[in-house]
Amino acid sequence: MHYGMPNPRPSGDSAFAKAPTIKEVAAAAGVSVATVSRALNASGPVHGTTSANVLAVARRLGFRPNLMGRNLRTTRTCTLGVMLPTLNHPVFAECLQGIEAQAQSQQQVIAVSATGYQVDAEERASERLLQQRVDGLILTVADAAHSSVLDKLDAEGVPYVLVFNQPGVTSPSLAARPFVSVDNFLAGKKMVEHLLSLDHQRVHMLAGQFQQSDRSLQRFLGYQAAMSAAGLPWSPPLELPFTTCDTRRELQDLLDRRSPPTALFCSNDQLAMTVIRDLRDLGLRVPDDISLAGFDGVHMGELLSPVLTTVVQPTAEIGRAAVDLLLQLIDGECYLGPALLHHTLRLGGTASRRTQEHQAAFASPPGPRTP
Amino acid sequence: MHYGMPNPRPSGDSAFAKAPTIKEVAAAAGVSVATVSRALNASGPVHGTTSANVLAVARRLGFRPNLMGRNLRTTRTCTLGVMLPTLNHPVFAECLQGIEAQAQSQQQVIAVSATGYQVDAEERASERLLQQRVDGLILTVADAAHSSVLDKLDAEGVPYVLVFNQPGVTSPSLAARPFVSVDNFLAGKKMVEHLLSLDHQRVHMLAGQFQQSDRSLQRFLGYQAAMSAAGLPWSPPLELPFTTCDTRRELQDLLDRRSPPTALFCSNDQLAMTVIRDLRDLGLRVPDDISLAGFDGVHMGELLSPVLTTVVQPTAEIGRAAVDLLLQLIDGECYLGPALLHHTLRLGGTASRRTQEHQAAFASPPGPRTP
DNA sequence: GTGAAAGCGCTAACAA
DNA sequence: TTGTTAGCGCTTTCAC
Repeated sequence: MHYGMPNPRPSGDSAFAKAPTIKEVAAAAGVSVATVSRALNASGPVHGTTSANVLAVARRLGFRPNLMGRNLRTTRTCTLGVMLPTLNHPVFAECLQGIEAQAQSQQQVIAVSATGYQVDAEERASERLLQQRVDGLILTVADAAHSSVLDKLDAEGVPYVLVFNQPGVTSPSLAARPFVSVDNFLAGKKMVEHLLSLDHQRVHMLAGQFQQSDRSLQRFLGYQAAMSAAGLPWSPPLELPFTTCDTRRELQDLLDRRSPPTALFCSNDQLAMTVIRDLRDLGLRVPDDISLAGFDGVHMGELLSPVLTTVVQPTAEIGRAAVDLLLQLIDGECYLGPALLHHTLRLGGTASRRTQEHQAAFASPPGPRTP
Repeated sequence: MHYGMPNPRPSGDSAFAKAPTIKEVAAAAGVSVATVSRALNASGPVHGTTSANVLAVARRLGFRPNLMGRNLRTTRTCTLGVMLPTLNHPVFAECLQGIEAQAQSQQQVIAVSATGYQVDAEERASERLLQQRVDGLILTVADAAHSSVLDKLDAEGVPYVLVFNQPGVTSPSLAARPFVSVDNFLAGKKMVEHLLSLDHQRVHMLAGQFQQSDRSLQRFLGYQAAMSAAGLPWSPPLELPFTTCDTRRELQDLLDRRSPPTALFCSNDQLAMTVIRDLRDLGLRVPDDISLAGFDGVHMGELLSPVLTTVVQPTAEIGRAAVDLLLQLIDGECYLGPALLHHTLRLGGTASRRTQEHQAAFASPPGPRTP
């Protein structure tokens, strides 16, 4: 179908002639609007020559269907609402890229909103998107098990798919909420097992605040499980606000303990990269003095030297899968359970085997430089 | 105004009662739809008690205005189209964040599309957004001086604002196209002047392909100007495809020349970070063996060690300013010229004073390791 | 195969 | 201050 691609200069009128409507196409083609509609959408029987003529006229006039009219009539907008905490973060940005690509390929438009993990922002944004009558929503919330926005969507029967959230595990009793993510518990466990396989025994976890991230909690539970399975004691996580950009004080406290960790597991790559820099400021080298692993698999981690050891999520794929699942839900297909996509471990250079030298570093820890 | 925030469970009906319309609110409140509309939008005279009653009823029913109806009637959607090459790239992601924030604060919704610098994707996306009847467009194109999409928007009188593009300079004859960016020429010039002030004389530029980036060209012209002003010879840029993720071969070629550069100016930070890694692979340290500067000011650059020397653009601010400018254009205010926002130099550690040692590195350049 | 007409939900004249 | 009414542009019965 080629209608809707107007000529550079519509029809010989001066200035900006207002966009022609289906009515004008009908008049110009000498048929009724119904026939034009059928021809343009191939939505009903229409004679070959009539159709060709209509299409030609529409093209000549630079006709561009007004979706407001169509949407009002069909009560479908072919628009998907997307609500993410931030668009700036590499993980969400890449996911959004995946969402957009898949949406585009399915002729959907996306309306995007950033919520900053603020419940009131989620409330406002969802309300606006629902007023726009989006067909469904793709979103990440702080805690998918306790979300007023999700409660509202459930109550109103609005189709939605969560990305990254992993609600089911914390509250299996709740009606299942559709989500697409990796198995954060398992991935966290695998990563810690990897650290343990490198002879580390004192592994600590640094995490975003669990209140703001149910998946962060899952990763911690994975850490806990791996430690317990190995017969090692686990420590409570160091929870850091989402906005943290300087971890030196917390790290210093951690390293000043009687048995400081030999390896750190950070619940996301952003945090991991910040920690690497701050460790460097404190005079510690990664991995020589301390090993470190992240979670996410952001591209930037591969530009570091050494390359960041991390769990790689198929971030863009999560976005694409969410679109597919959402479109199914919109089409009334019933929900068959969440999509857990495959993760992989990237065995970079920031986590290495514990050595004597390594131990020595802690026998006489260097004093802080600029605490 | 508080209407439109429905109670968790609309009105006692079973399952998912379809959303109430203004008509039903009118009936329930015992007034006409006109009065409801006026009360809800404060768009006309309405008695205090009547208004209060209407609002209460709307609230109780969980009324949520259907914007398709309103938009169709008003021919305004309060939606801004956003077309960027990619949503994944830190610069565009941060800009999008700024756009979204400002749009939200101005009660606008954004419809987002990624175009990957592909003209046909730009064509498709713009067409879809125009069918959606967005009120205007914010976009980045490859070359703003030669863009069929911009030609179309101009011809149809659709308001738009370019971000990052800097079209005027290359073709002052064309009707001015509204844009928001930094002064790429000046910023490039300043950065090269900084490198020259560190005693560098052989400075080379690495750039994204100019065909894909008019601003990259501006930065190169700034480089040229700085070199010329200092009485130094400039070299043609090393143009690399946008997708480049390995620059080792090109770098090796560059370093094998008779007088290899002592400093590199990369036209963006992504490229700069890739180059730093590849130089490292080739056995060269930054800045000890060679100095380097980037352009953009992405956050990640501050996590590097040493910190990336670069031009910092106010990326999010560019997005916000673009929204403000676009809304003015939509409101019919006339275009008063582009917004050139302030940039700053971040004097990180990747560009340092040229030393004897530095020179020595090139007296006997190390062979390639994995070319 | 085609047309006439109703109506999606809303706003804005115009009347009262 | 309030109500009546005519569309905004489109799809979709239902006749023919």
